[in-house]
Amino acid sequence: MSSIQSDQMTIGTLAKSAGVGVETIRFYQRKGLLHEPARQVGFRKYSDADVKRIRFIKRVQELGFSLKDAQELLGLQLCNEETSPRLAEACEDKIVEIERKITDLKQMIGMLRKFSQTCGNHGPRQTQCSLLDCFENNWECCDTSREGE
Amino acid sequence: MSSIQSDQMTIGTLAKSAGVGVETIRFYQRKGLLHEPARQVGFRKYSDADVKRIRFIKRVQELGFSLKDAQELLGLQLCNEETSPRLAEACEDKIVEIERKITDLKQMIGMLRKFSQTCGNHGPRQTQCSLLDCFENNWECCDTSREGE
DNA sequence: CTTGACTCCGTACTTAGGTACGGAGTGTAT
DNA sequence: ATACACTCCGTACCTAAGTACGGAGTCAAG
Repeated sequence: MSSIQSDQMTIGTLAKSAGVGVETIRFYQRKGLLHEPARQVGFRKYSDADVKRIRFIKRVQELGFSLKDAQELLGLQLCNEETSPRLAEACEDKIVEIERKITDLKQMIGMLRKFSQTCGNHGPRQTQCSLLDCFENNWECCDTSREGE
Repeated sequence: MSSIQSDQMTIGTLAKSAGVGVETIRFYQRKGLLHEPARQVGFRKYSDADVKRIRFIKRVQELGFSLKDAQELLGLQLCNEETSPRLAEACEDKIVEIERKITDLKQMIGMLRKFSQTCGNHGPRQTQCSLLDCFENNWECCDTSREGE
């Protein structure tokens, strides 16, 4: 009769397991990122699957995507020979999006490295420069060879 | 250089040049990302340097950083032998942050690729799966290995 | 000199992604 | 059996990053 399902947890337990607040879960529910779970005497009952779902959402978010994106990613399903092309397309779109992001970030690293390496590596001269200045100087920060302009 | 009249532009011209709205510029000023410029009969007067500054902010933002981050990056300056280490350190922090982001994004691409490649590539069986399911199945989506090809 | 575009300012509104509040009902340990 | 923690719900509030509004002043062309 009291077959205690270990994956019957309340919202508070879920929140703790998933590392978010109770209100966040309710919020995700309102947004449709989480389904409304079964109730037991009015209380929401969750399973381990919900923990995983929330963690997944958080992971996607960490990667710089919105909740809407997360929802999209979670929605990628129903794969068979018919739907597969559409799914692959959706994946490809996301991949392209992410690749563009990576390219940009790499460029930024290049900037920063150049800046920190050239800055200060010159004579006892006091030079005032900034990332912005360097950006405008083709990332030749505090260029010592260009003094007479 | 200081007598060039052509870089005396109004807020509307600056907005157009930098590709943002007039209100955005006022907003950046309130936030301290842009200095309050000199006035001419009450009207703000900007120079090309402001265009560059805004573009830089927008670029940094595109890379997934906040305005606060942008401000930080713009603040990296004053390089000489004394301050250089601190600056290099700040750069290194940003670089590490970006590199972590890139690693994560690459992982995400791996996930997506695996998902889109394995999904649908199996017999006429109708399989229901999702990115989340695959995530939980070590990214072996719609696992085909147990089907006997 | 009038018209229309542009600028000024403060304030209010918007979207995303939550957080907090408050007065109920409920579950459980002592 | 009574504290006390937990849950319910709707609503209000918060930060970030703008966007819009509205009445007033200013400028340049016709």
